[in-house]
Parts: sequence; C-alpha cells; structure tokens
Amino acid sequence: MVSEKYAPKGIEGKWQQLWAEQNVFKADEDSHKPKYFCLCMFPYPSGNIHMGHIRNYSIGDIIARYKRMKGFNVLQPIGWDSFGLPAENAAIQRGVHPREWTLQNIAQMKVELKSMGIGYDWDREVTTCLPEYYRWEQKLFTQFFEKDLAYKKTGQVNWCPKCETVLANEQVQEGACWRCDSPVTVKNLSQWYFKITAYADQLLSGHEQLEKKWPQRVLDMQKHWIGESQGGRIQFQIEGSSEKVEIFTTRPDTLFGVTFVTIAAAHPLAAKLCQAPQSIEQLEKIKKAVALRRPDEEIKEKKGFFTGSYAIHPLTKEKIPVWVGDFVVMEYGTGAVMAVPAHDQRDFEFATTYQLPIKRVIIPEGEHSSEPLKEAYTAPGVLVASGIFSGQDNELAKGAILTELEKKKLGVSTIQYRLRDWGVSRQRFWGAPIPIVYCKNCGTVPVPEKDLPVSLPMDVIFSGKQGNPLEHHPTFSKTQCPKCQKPARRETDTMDTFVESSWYYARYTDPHCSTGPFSKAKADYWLPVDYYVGGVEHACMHLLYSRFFHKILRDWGYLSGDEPFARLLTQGMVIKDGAKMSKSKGNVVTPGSILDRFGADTARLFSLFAAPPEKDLDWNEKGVEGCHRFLQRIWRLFYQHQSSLADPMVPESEISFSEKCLILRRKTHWMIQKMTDDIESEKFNVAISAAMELVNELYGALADNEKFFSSSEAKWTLQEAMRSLLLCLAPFAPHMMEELWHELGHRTFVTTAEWPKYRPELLVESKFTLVVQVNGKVRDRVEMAKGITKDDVQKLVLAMDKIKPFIEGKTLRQFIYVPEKIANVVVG
RNA sequence: GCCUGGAUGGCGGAACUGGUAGACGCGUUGGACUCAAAAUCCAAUUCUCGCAAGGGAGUGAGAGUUCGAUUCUCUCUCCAGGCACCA
Repeated sequence: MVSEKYAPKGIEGKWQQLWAEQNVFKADEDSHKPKYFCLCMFPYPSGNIHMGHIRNYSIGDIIARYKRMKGFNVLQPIGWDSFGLPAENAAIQRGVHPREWTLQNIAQMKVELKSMGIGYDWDREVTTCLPEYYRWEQKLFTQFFEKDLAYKKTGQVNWCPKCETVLANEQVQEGACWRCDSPVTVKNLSQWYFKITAYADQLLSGHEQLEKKWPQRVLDMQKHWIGESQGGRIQFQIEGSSEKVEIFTTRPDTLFGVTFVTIAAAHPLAAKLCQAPQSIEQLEKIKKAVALRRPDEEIKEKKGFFTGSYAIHPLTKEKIPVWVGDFVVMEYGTGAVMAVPAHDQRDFEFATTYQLPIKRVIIPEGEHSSEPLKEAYTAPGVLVASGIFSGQDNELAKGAILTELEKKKLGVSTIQYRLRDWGVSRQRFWGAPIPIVYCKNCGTVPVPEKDLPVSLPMDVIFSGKQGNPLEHHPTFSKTQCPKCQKPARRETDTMDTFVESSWYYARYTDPHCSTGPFSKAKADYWLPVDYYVGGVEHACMHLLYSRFFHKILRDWGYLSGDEPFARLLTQGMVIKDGAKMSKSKGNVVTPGSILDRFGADTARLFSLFAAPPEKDLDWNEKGVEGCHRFLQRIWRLFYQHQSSLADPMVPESEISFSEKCLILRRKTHWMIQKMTDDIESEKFNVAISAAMELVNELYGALADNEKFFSSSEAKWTLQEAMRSLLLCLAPFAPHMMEELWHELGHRTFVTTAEWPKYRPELLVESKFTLVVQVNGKVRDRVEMAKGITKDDVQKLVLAMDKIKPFIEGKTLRQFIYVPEKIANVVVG
C-alpha cells in the first residue's frame, strides 16, 4: 500500500541502498549489449556540492538512465579533480596539509553526491591527487620528454616581490597581489612546455567528425583559438652583420611595398640592436607596456623607435630601417613583421605617426590612381612597382613571390597558428611533481618508470611566501642521477592541473590498472566517451588539451580512435537573481537545504525543467515548489486509484474504448513520442512538460466525473497512462518512480526496465484546425477533415462569415494553402 | 580590445524545414471545498482600446527579403562566457 503523503526522505534512501546492493550501476566489459560511456566533467573537491554540480550530474544521469532503459551497457563514473590552488591556500591559512584537506572534502562531497541518487559505478572512482593516479601521468610526462614533445623555455609569470612567489592570474587583482597588495611584476622563469602546436593541424581537422555532434559554438571558439593563417616566413639580412631577422606574413604579395621592419621589444634581436643607453631605456619602456596588456588588445596610439640598424630587402636589396614597435608581440609568428603601410592599417598608422614612407604596390584593376592614401588599401587588385611581378593579380602573386623566395632560400611558405605551446610548469606544491632530475654530468634526465611515482612529501611548511614549498623541503630536491648515480637536483615544479583532466576519462575505463595508465583492451571497449557534459567555459582549454592528449595516446599506442568525446553538451551556469551564485553576493542556495525540504527527485526535476540545459538556469524557490507539486500530483493520482491500478489487466483486444478514453490514450502515446524525441534532442525541459500535460489531462477527466476511472476501459486507460508515465519519468525522478513501480506489482527495478514504445496508429486524427489568414493576418480558425483539396478549402474559406468583410470589393490576388495548416487569402 | 554566444508576457521558458507567438511551470485574479485557514481541485491570465461584439500593437532597437519572419539578410544596443597560472 502506498502512503497517502509523498515523503521523499524514506523512499530515496531505501532505493539508493537497493541499487547499490544489487550493483545496478556496475559496468563491466562482458555484456552482449552495445556500450555507452556517459561522462560529466569531474568536480574539484572544494568542500561542498553546489547547484552547478546538481545540474551537471542530473543532466548526465538522465542520459545514462535513458540509455540504460534503451538497452545499452552504460558506464557512468565519477572522480575528483583534486590537485589545485584552493587546497594550497587552505594549507597556508589553516596549517592543514593539502592532502588532508582535499581527502576530507572528497569524503564530505561523496555523501552529498550519493544522496542525489546519480547512477554512478562507485567502484571506478578516480582521485587525481593520489600517487596511483599521478604516477601514470608522470610516466606520460617522461614519454613527452623522450619524444621531444616536452621542452623547456623561458616563460613569463606574475611575480609578487614581497611574497617572493609566483601568482596565478586569479591572484592578481588590478595589477596587485591579492594577499599583500604589492604591485605585481613580470618575471622570466625557465618552464616546461608541451608541444601542442605540433598537433594544431590535427586538432583542426578533427573537427570534421565532431560536426553536428558538438555545439557549433564550441567548434567555432576552438577554431579561432587555434587560428590557422596561411602565409610565409621571409628572411631579412641585417646590414653589416651576420644577424638575420625572420618575419611572418600572410601578405607576401605586398613584399615590394615594405618600407620598414618592426620587431617586438621582447625579440632577441632588439636587445642586440639597442646598445645605446637611450635605446635601452626606450626598449625597457615598451617591454613593460606590452607585458601588462593582453596580446590582442587594440592600442590607441602605436609607439616605437628606430633601432639605428637596417635590414636588406630580400629581393630589391634596398635598405629597410628596423624599428621596435609595441604592437608586435613575441607570442605570435616570429615576433617580427615586415611593415607595408600602404596595405596594412596598423603599419599605416605607425608610418603616419613617425613619418615613414608609404609605398603603394596594389591598385584596383583598371585604375591608375596615384593619389596619396588616406588609409591602408586592403582590397584585392593588381601589383604595381613590384619588379617582375607587376601586373599580376595580388592573390596569385602571393604564391609566385613565395616560390621565388624559396628558390633563393630566403623564405618559405608556412602555416602559422595562433595557438601557443602549453606551459605546464607550476611553482606550486599541490600538483603532480614533474619527474625530471638535473645532473651536472648527464643533463636533464627523466625519472625511470621503476622509480615512479615521485611522491609529494607530507612534512611541508606552507608559508605562502618564498615560492614553492618543495624548493625548501630538506630532502625532496636532493636525489641521485638515475643514469650516473651521482648527486643531482630534482625538478620542484609540478604540473598544471589541466594535465590530470586531460586523460582521466580514459583512466575510468580501467581505474585500478597498476601496470600502466589503463589497459588498451578496456580503453578500446569503452572509448570514445559517447556523451560528455560540462560547462562551456572549458571550450578552449580543457576540451582542447584532452583532444591533444587523446591523439598523443593514440600515436603512442595506448588507445585507438582519433577523438575522446563523440558528443558534447555544454551546460549553462546556475544563477540566482540574475547573478552567479557566490558567497560574496550572499545568494548561495545549498543543495542540502533543497534535499531536506523536497528530496533529490524534486531537485533533479527542477534543475532539468527550469531551463534548457545549454542555457543559464535561474534558481527560483517557487519553481522548485512547482516541480514538487507535480510529483505530488502523480503520487495522489496513484494513491487515489490504487485499487484500479492493482486490478489485473485484460487483453487490449477485449476492450472497446470510448472516445474519451481514446483521447486519453492518444495523449499517453503522444507523451511517449514527445519524451523520446525531446530526450534524444536534449530538450529535457520540454520533455518534462509533456509528462505534465498528460497528468493535467488525467486530472481533467476526473474534474468532469469523479468516478471516471471506475469503468473497466477507463481503468485500462489509466493503467496504461500511469505505467508509461512511471517509465518516462524514471530517469528524471528515479526514486519515486521506483517506489510506484514496485507498488504496481513489479519485482524488478524501473531503472532497468525497457523504455516504452509509442503506437503511431493511436496518434492519428481525422480532423485538423485550419488557420485562415487575410493578407497574412489571422482572421479565423476552422475544423476540417484531413485530405481536403486546395480548391475545396478555397471555396469554403472565401464563403466564411468572418472572412467576407475583409475581401469584399477587393481583388483576389493569390490563395495560399499549406496543407492541414494554413490558408492565406491575398487581396489588394 | 579580441573570439564566441544570447535577448520572446509580471518571471523561467515553448514554437517542426519561413506558416496559429506565448505549450509547460511560477506568480496573480476569481471560483469550489472549509466554521476558518492551509492544502487541494477548477477557471482566467501578452499589452492596449471597448459594456460587448470586435479592433489595434506585439518576440532587444532599426531597416530589408516574403503572401506570411521569433525563425533568413544587414546595421546597432545591451548582457553573458573565454582570453592561455581558477578549475
């Protein structure tokens, strides 16, 4: 017997326990069913589950549960992205070791997460801060090193001179240190990089198979982030020196219009050319200004100075002055550009400011203009004053000029990417140690696999000052060279936390593997991830790094396939009162309070109903109540008709259904169709509304006649409706549906039941409503029999009482009929 | 600044390939039940003019294409996410 009141508390715990006892969510590889790997981006264990998590994991669980009911062998794992800054901050502030703080948070969040009833295979839990995980990451790092895909170069970091420590961008607030408020400076440090640019072309071409399966906006963002430009690298000899300057240009066709060369202040050549005290001063000024702004920020007034040196034009051999300019950045191309003021707006502005010559080499076809330019001419045209290339179309000249330069070994045709190599060094404690040893004799030596993991020590002092605590640890950095056994220094930098999240999805396929990151057989069975859910803020970094890792792991034989995530859903944020939930705004709603008051089913239902998944969701208490009410309405319907629902069903063929029951049955099958389609197309909010409509319809039948469901045909109709409703809502509110399913007499889980099928023949209607318009404005609606011809419709429409006044005395110009939808009378 | 999205009633949102704008939920109003309240059930609810019948306007703003535009094109405004050391 069902209790009168819907009391989620008792129900939810009970079913969660039963699911766990019977291993409902345990995934294994020896199933005859097709596999389905459903994954949500794993959480950072900050301490508490927040509404964003609830939403993320509810979305993932809908898919996982739906696919299970559709007959798939589903894997849905969970883990912890548990290295990172907050743990280290907690260590500084509270004197607790980051490991302890993190593991405590995990334990707490696990309890909260479990109370949501998400169908995780908890046996596959992965925690990235534990040595059994990061030892394999360290192994991969040594492979990056050996295959020349990890290298060291100088990189810039934010530096607080007072704390003597490196600051993350987040820790720099308006140019000052977040802890001591001192002005932040830029410091050059030797850092480790992964050569992601070597895979730039594959990361771009891989988009082909993600088309239509990933949101277009994510593909667009990645495409621009990678930023492919076709062009050439051209060498300019420095006059009276053996030095050369190599420039990158997308406009080799304008080579004859070069009137100066501009190099970045950070370019190695700049320091060499600027020896005079005055030049050095100017150079330092520009360096500082460039370091403090974003690379692509527009500069109102471009600044620069002449270095005093000249370059030799590769084809004309003219003398070209070399300038330093603040609009040239070292991060892109070669850090040097050939300036063509006549055909590039930035160069034009610079030339105007410093009164440098402007030489026009492209004119529109058929023109002979010699008027001075008011702005750069960037449209297509024909080359002039360009030696043997004069008269050529400028697009064709691009290739021709590069070919000429290639012949003379002064240039080469290339593709330049905006994407930069991935800096993975962090001067922090709470990360996976980079497994490298520096030996005076042997140089840079990777730690051999037998010595891995390089573990983080427990006896560490966190002062928040003087940089990475690992550097000051008494023994960590003191080691022996793995090659010559002589005393050597261990690398104290740790890895960017994005490295852990770049391969965790693959670890889930074999989470306890102790002979490698994972076994190939298991990875090949489960990968790719069929459905990946997470925030859109990861579009360019995490999602690009993971794709890079996947291709690396493929090339090294760890797994097969080109892409890690076959389908992607980027969900929006949870906001409250129009703003992101945050402690400082005081608008945080904790999941705990919602679970206490309404239960997990309501929380899950609301987070899917209130907004489409990809949009931001405004948390609204009243809306939560509405969803709770909806569940109560189902419960009450069930409670009030328990005896009817318990009656054994006679075969459908023995019943003749009244018109009213047929309408209800149509609604039931309409709901199944609608929910199936809407879940497939990720419109969960609309799917839920279909279930609400069916419930409304059932209540409507009772409003006309309290005893409506007492006839045998109506009982049959109600049973069909309720059974369908429980099945369709099982992924959304699994605990309650499980309870009612059990009450219907089932002794197996609704969670593992088969997803219902709708019957198309029950959806067919004989009539339709025709919308009648005059000149595109709706004037009337009328019921018509299906299959009516256009001529018959026209006759009927023109004779309609509400239509006549609008067409009287006017000429019929057109009669448009969209079958079974609309008729538009066009008069004039 | 650059890249990428978004904007629909009082609110969250719906609308198939260009074809009834506002499904569903919240809120509000009215009714039923009740001694009363809560809960529940039913009904109405884009704005505006009108006693009504009915008319007019309407999907961020402005233009355009079309018999017909929330949907397609152009221009603009505002908001959000990302910008490489938050994850």
